[in-house]
Amino acid sequence: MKHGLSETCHLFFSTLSNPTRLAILELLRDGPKNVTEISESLNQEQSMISHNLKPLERCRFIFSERRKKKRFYALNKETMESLFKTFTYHTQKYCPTKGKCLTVRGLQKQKKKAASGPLYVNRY
Amino acid sequence: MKHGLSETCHLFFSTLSNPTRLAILELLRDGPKNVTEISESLNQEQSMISHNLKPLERCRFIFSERRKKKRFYALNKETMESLFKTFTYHTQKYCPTKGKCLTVRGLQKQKKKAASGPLYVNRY
DNA sequence: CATTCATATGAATAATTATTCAATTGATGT
DNA sequence: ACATCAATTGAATAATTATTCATATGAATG
Repeated sequence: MKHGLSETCHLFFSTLSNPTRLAILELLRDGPKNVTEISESLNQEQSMISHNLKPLERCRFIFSERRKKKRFYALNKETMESLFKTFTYHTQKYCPTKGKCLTVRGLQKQKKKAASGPLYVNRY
Repeated sequence: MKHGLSETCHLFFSTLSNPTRLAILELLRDGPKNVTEISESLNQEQSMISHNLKPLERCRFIFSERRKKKRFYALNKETMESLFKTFTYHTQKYCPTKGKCLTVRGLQKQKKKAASGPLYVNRY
């Protein structure tokens, strides 16, 4: 399926939907690191890190710069902190059970408890 | 690989990294719709829509409510608009070429053009 | 309570995406 | 130009995720 907006949007989010890449992003919050450092910190093959850095840079979630033999990668803080902020807020509100999202069944129970307010008013 | 934060984070973003689900979310910006309406609007099988609605609801990107025989789905506007805002801002800044992200090669050219400022200062 | 409309589910298959391993490229210092 | 360190690439395989189709459930109404 091809949907106008969805295409770029899909690239954006699919780049974020991978544990390795998320771990890299999380790690880079501490500051720029080169490939070997990332690879060692995350205990992953260096080539795998390289493979995953590429889409991150392509989407500009990270920036890179060569310093002598090493290439350092740095977080795009503005975008990433904004995303993490939204994520954290959302999670705390809707996934209160230790970061695990509720099951749909769980949702429905909770919905009943919450009594019936007006329709489609997202109760934040 | 299992990384603390990354786990929930991965569920969050992977739920968003699918063209069908993004199309659903986009559609629901116009207001609540039932499954058949969504299915018809997007020209997709009803069962596929159902399958995709589930993870969206599980992550609480949408809410649902039964109305007689129909079940209506509504966007979690707070979270989604916040994400779309970040996405749009980021895209306009970094993916100026009609929504297509730049290639890494493209990035490097642009980097050279931009002259060499101080390291790791994300130039917004 | 049988029928119809609306949605959900499960399981098989198809499609996409990740990971690994081997080889290559690139930069630097001698 | 060679040796070394650092990172990237490509292609094969593995793993994950999406889609389809057939069937089941669920709610409302005559």
